[in-house]
Amino acid sequence: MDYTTYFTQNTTDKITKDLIGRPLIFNNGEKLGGYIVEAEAYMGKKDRAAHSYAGRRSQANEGLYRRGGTIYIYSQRQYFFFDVACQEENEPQGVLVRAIEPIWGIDTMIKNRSGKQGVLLTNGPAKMMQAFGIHSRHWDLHFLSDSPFTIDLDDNHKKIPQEIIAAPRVGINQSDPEWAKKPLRYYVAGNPFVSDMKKRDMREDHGWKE
DNA sequence: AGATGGATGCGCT
DNA sequence: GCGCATCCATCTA
Repeated sequence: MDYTTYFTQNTTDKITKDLIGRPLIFNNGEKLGGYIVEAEAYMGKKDRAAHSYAGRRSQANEGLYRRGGTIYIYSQRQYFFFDVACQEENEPQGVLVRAIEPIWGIDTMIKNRSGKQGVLLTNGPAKMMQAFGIHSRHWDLHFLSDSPFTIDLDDNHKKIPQEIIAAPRVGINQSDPEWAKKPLRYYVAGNPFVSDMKKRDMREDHGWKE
């Protein structure tokens, strides 16, 4: 399936859930990446927690307004976040990829993270971008297929979780409890690379089937 | 192992 | 000035 179809033919929360277990690759000379284990949906103008809430639009969040499959890289403090716009142009919804289980180019990612390894390598949205060596918004507004980023949509390459948990999103404004509580964060139950996963909740098999 | 709070830069009001 | 879609060192166990 092509990116446009994939990122427009379903509701954003369902797309987010479906991304769990798919490979995310950043290949800018060397293949880096792993399986998506955690992601959050942002539901657009009506979503109090979304950058596009109430139709807010500026150079900083323009990516959300582009067609589904467009990369939206947002910076906050010294950190960078990787999102993909969902739905048609001017319907500013998107997915935030929060964590991957590292598989490809692990040695390079450890170097990019100044020696940090194990779960600390990629168990958070800004950590993942550091692992890829990304320290700018350079790829913001690029379409996925015109960038070094690949999200593998081949079902044969997708890892299947034993269980996907839906929970409230992390670190968002609580002033609207209705939206703050919505279970729009999806993650692989028991996977050690999910942000803030408790040691006692981790599973030996990382929560994958087989 | 788990919880806490300071560091930190930039877009927006 | 303010308010963050965070990270990590440090503190109590």
